[in-house]
Amino acid sequence: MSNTKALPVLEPEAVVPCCPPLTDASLSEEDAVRMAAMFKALGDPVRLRLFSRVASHEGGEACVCDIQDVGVSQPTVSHHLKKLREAGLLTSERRGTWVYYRVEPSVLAAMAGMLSGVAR
Amino acid sequence: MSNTKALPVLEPEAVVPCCPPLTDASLSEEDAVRMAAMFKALGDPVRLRLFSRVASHEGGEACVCDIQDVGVSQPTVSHHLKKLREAGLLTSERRGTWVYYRVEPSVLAAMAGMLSGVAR
DNA sequence: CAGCTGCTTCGATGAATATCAACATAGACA
DNA sequence: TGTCTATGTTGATATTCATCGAAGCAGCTG
Repeated sequence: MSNTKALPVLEPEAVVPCCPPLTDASLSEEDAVRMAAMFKALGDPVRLRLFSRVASHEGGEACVCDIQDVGVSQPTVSHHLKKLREAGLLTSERRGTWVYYRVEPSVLAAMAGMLSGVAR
Repeated sequence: MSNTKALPVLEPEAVVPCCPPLTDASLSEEDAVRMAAMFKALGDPVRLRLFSRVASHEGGEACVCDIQDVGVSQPTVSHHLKKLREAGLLTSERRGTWVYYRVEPSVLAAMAGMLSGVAR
């Protein structure tokens, strides 16, 4: 397969056109695919722990070196961080030697909104 | 697997011992596995649409026959509904010919709480 | 420049998952 | 009883995914 060097980062608006509530019966397959991708990103224990560690860091920002002790190899950590990035849940930035990850609050808020609309 | 025909009382088999917020740095691997399973259940487009259809039905309850038109075969629908059941997101009950599914609000509220704590 | 460290990407592999057709089961009704 | 409808289960298959070791890249420091 010609693995393109496709840019890893989806446009934020493409990731979250902002989610209709789950109580909306007319949830299209297209929307379902996009929303499912966000939930799927948090549907792995390693990714959930990585995300939790970033979110719990002061300023919502953490260096990879501070969070990578989750019981899997370092390449695997990088792989999962990439998945979280592609899902729009995290953003990354290299500053000198280290790479810092931070949470994307708008995406999380959208997910929470979908769920709380159902749970009331 | 016919459950007792008792009233829909809260099951003590709580799938959700209730979730610490994602900003809790001390998220154990055990907790991560349990929480990830819930997100994973909604991490599939077909399941998300099925869940949405149940949630959007009046009373939060729907017959399988009303929601199974999601583009996959009937056994596949049954398979996904079982997954949602095992994740604690839906409960099912047979009444006569049809089987009815309803949402489990407490689980959804817990998930929303985890996310909103981060997205503040 | 050379070596070192932090992180990502590549290639391979075993496990999990989604899907369907076929079969099984449960209730309604004649 | 037997047949029909509505769901669930089984078995098989193709695809996706998580994981690792090795290699590559970027930035620091001597």
